[in-house]
Amino acid sequence: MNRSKKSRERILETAERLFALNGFHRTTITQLTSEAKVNIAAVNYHFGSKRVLIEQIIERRLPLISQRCLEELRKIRKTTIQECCQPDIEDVLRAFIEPALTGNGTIQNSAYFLLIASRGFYNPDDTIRNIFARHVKDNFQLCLELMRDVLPDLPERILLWRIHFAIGSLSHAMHLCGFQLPTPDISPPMESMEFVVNQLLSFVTCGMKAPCQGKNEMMPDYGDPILGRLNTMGENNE
Amino acid sequence: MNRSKKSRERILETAERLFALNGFHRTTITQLTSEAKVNIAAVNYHFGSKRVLIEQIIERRLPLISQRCLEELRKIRKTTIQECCQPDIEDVLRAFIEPALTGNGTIQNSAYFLLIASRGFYNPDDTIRNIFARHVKDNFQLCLELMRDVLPDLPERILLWRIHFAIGSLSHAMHLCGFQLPTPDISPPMESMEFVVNQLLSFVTCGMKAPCQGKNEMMPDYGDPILGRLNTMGENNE
DNA sequence: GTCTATAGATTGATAGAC
DNA sequence: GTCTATCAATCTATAGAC
Repeated sequence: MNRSKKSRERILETAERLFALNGFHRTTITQLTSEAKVNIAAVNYHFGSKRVLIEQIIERRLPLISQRCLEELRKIRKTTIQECCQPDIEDVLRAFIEPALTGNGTIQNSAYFLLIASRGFYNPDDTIRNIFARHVKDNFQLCLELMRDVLPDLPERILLWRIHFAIGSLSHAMHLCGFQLPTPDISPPMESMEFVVNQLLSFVTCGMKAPCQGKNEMMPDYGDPILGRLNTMGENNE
Repeated sequence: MNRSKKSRERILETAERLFALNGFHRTTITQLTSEAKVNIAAVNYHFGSKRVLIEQIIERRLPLISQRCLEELRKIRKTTIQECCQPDIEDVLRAFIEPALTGNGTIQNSAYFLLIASRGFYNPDDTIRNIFARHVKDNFQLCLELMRDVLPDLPERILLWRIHFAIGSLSHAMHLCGFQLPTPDISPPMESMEFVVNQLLSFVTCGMKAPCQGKNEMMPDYGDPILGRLNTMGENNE
């Protein structure tokens, strides 16, 4: 009983590390069980399949982050409603960003998970991408709602894109802060997480407050979108 | 001779699409040659191996973008030297960002390649990540150099991180503008590329100009980095 | 250059003894 | 729960006829 708990736990720890460093596909059950020092059949015994293990690796960390984020955002909303004031942009962004980088306050984020999560939205596998989307959805909506209050004159679609630009900066920062995959010549210097959070907040707060060109001549209409969207595609099965 | 050119070309086109939609690993030679309507042995005949094909797919597009970017940045540097003035931040960022989204002026970017390139820095495979790093390196350095001129008071490490935040926004925008992998509930509305470029530029320009907290009490020293860096790791071979 | 057929390696998963 | 042994599927790559 104790042994088995340990075995399952060793699989999770090793899988998180290998998935972060080598990706889901390049990590094999053989390599994983070998490094975790468990039997090669243990993954299927404890999790049923490799795919379920992948989902578990994401599901055991992501809720900690997204829930903390949601709490912070709700706190802000509550305060602004009670005191009948507008939220501060940086506070909203901090609530959205800080848990993703540092953890939920008590449990610190695994540096390996930062790597995994930074790739969350870019995974070509629909199933995996949707896990991240599902957990981020409510935070995104609430963040959007609060931002609307602060920036009432900003057209909705511009606001949406700006939040996505911020998410892009955040993802990139998570990748750089994760147990690093060095990228020659362009990797920034290592910094404390506090430094990164503060600098990222300065950056995206100013970006979010950028003057909207729409008010004068440039904005009115950019014409129809030129890019198509693909709504259905490929298989999701491994 | 004509036939063979066509065959090779069909492989490249199909590979770009499948690699973008399903990723490098989930795309098999069998699926690729089948959809490209070439013989299953054609990939190895024309390219030698799947890995070489992957590299070719990146190498045939990326130089177009990075070279255009470098030209634009050099134009700006030349002008500022000749006229003894400072470059405009937005101009520098536009030179860095616009080719990545829209192409090199004559050849428009493939929407599929936008997807592939948006994942460039986040690929766990060192070899692939380094191809992107190699092509971006000079642009990055020149962009950094020009930025230093405009923002001489900004500490180097902050400048470096800000450029990375901008790269993060750009990568995310490229992903969203690529032939889209929809992410439920949070995908922004489709927009023209002109719209996205302008909005992204507003965002990152303001982010780059953010006031530096360092001048007063917050900046002095954040202490030692808390995160380790992994300099060597895993196998690169497929 | 194209094609068929197949080699050779690796993978995820499982049956069944302990 | 753990382990060995093995299966069945899949993949890349190639040899050799045309």
